[in-house]
Amino acid sequence: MEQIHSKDTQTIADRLSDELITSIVKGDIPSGSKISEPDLARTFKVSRGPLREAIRRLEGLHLVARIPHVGARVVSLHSEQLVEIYQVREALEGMAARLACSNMTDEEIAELKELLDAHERNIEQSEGRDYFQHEGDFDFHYRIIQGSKNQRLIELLCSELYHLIRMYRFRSSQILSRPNKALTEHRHICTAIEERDGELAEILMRRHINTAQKHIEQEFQREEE
Amino acid sequence: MEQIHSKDTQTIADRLSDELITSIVKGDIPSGSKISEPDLARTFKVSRGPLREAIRRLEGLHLVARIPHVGARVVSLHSEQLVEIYQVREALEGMAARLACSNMTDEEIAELKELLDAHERNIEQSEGRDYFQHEGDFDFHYRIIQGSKNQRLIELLCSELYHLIRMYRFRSSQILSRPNKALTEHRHICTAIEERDGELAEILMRRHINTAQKHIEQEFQREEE
DNA sequence: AATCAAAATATTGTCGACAATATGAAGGAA
DNA sequence: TTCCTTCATATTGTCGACAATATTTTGATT
Repeated sequence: MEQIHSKDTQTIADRLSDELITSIVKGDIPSGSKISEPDLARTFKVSRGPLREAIRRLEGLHLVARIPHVGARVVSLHSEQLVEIYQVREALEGMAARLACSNMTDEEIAELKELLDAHERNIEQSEGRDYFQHEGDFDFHYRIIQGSKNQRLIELLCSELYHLIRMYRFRSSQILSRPNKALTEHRHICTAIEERDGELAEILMRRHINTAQKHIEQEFQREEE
Repeated sequence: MEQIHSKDTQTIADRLSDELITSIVKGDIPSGSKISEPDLARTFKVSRGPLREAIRRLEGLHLVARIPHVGARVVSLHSEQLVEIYQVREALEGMAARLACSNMTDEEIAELKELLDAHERNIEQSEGRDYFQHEGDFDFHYRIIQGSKNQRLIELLCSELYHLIRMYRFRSSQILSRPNKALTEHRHICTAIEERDGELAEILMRRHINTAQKHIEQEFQREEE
């Protein structure tokens, strides 16, 4: 009666879909490549039954696109789609910040502030290390989303859009070109939450994400030259 | 080379999942009931392979909740979850209205106005007929979402949240208690879009949905007495 | 009678085989 | 050569059977 959350109770299909998500996000299975069922079945040493169920899940997450009788391909993110994702993200995370103002405990807010302090130290210490910046950025956003206490919102952002954004980040690694500027924006958002000013927190979060979106657009424009 | 979109090319799993969605939304398969694979396979005269793939899709749409080795149950919407959905909807449809201001063509806006005229006539004619009000409400929102031209947003609202909201509407049929008030709000939103005022359109749409949310909360409170 | 243990039953999970469809290769006509 | 048709191959879709796990029933003990 203790092993409710034990890994053993997971099915092959569930485990497989998690592994496939990781492989796709990391780029081990490259963007645009075809998902061959016989190949993957051999690689992962499973039969095609659970594999197909896993693919169905990836399809729902928009990580692969499937055409009946033809097969599934890993999606490839173009600038237009990334902009679309960021518009959705702006709306949802704005709402998350607003809700977080009502629903985060004082303790959670204190931890959020500590997190930002840690980030500041990290930036001073490891100048230009992209990895920590990315992870740090995620931590911050992740906590606010969780702080909204809206399960639907959490699921949408952390389990659905999340993968696509990470997938993009793995491809082009310098997004947050100004870590200090980002940290400042994070601090302002945190302050608004501390003051329980939902209106302001939402506006600041939306502006913060909108800035990131504009940077991405610039990045793509530069690429196309 | 003409039959790309022909129905024949659909797989059993795809067709099945559509049918199951309809059954669940309409309530033919009631909320909270267990999805028995052997039963359903008999009912729909298919084997369990495609059926399981279909269930995976429903799981992704949050229409069923699955527990490994135990089975899947149709979700049952409680007031808390409905409020969560409406908070998400407020954020997303607000963004949709904002984007629609930039991206709808003059022609599409003209059609939107015509739609509202038709609704007005319908309300005068068939006082209290809930059905038309619901469908009309959907039409209006649907067109603005489409007008955003953001595929991700469209997919999210029209193919994912959509079902859950319809599921609720089938259960309790008097949501829009004031069709005239709703129509007025629709007109204001439409005017904002006509004037290409994204800021205002978003605010009005959010307020409109927020009102609906409050009505739902009242409805549930009354139920619990 | 109530509670627990163990066997019987049913359901979910997995697999390999076959059918249906699409893709690629070979061969022939313009 | 280039294009089209036909055939061969490979992949996807579907099915029925078996294994693993959960649920129910039974019966034994207190």
